[in-house]
Amino acid sequence: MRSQKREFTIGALSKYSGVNIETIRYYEKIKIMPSPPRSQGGYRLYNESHRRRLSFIRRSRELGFSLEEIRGLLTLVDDKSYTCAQVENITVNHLNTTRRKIADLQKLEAALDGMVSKCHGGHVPDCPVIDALSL
Amino acid sequence: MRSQKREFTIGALSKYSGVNIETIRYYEKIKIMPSPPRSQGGYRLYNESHRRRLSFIRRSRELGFSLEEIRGLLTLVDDKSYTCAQVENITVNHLNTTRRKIADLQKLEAALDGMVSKCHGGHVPDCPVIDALSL
DNA sequence: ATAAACCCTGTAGGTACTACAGACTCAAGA
DNA sequence: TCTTGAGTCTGTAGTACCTACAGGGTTTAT
Repeated sequence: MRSQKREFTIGALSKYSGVNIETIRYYEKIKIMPSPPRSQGGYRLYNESHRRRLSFIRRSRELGFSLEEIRGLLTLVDDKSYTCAQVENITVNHLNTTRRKIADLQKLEAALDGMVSKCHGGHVPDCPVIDALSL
Repeated sequence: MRSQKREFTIGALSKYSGVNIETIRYYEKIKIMPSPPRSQGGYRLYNESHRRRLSFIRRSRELGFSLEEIRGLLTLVDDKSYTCAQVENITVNHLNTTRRKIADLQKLEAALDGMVSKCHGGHVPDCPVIDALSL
């Protein structure tokens, strides 16, 4: 059977994927998305496989993967030679980074909370927050 | 009594404050640090009040304040007209942002953790993480 | 006097986009 | 068929917060 080739423009792809038009062009420029075929007038024409790839990228970004990490994942997928273990490796690394960020932010939260709780809210230039920041 | 004016170069200021030389010059360019006097040969000459200001900036950055937030705090301090309530306002805002970031990251952590826990670590191209990302 | 260590300016690069300007294309209605 | 409006094109510059040069001049110690 012949593959259906419904094509759509960048605006439609943007709507389907939830990725900004400018961002899609940017992804093409940095070669994380392929250059799609063009219409006679030069419009980019995308298909369902572009949509899937872009959704993959978007979802990965939402999960905080950097574009370089995503490039790594996509290379594995493109090669079709990836093993689950390779993907796990990238993901576990990212999970560890995420956990470190959480721990750091929780320290910040405690410090800020401590400073604010000392606030007397007065209207005079005398503030424990400034003192804490001034060292 | 006459004020002691021990002066030091940018390299010394960098060491005292823990802020990179290039970063100090950058802070001057964006007017968050003042242009200090210069030696005859054109070297920047700093004093103790510069050091305190830079330490304030550094500590605020460590606590995740943006340079714009810091600019706001410094303006208040420079005016000497600040009230504790104004400073508290900026800080509480920042605390709320921090808490939102923590909550977001914890969601990511849960999602990533869920994906990784499904990993069978196999050597075949069949991976629950890729599936999860592919939607 | 000379060498080493320091400093100067200005520009470009990094991350991940976003926002234009000015021109062109496409689809639909009159 | 012509026109209008929405959509798209390229290329450049801007955002935050720095970092890293190149190619010079200055200061200090020997």
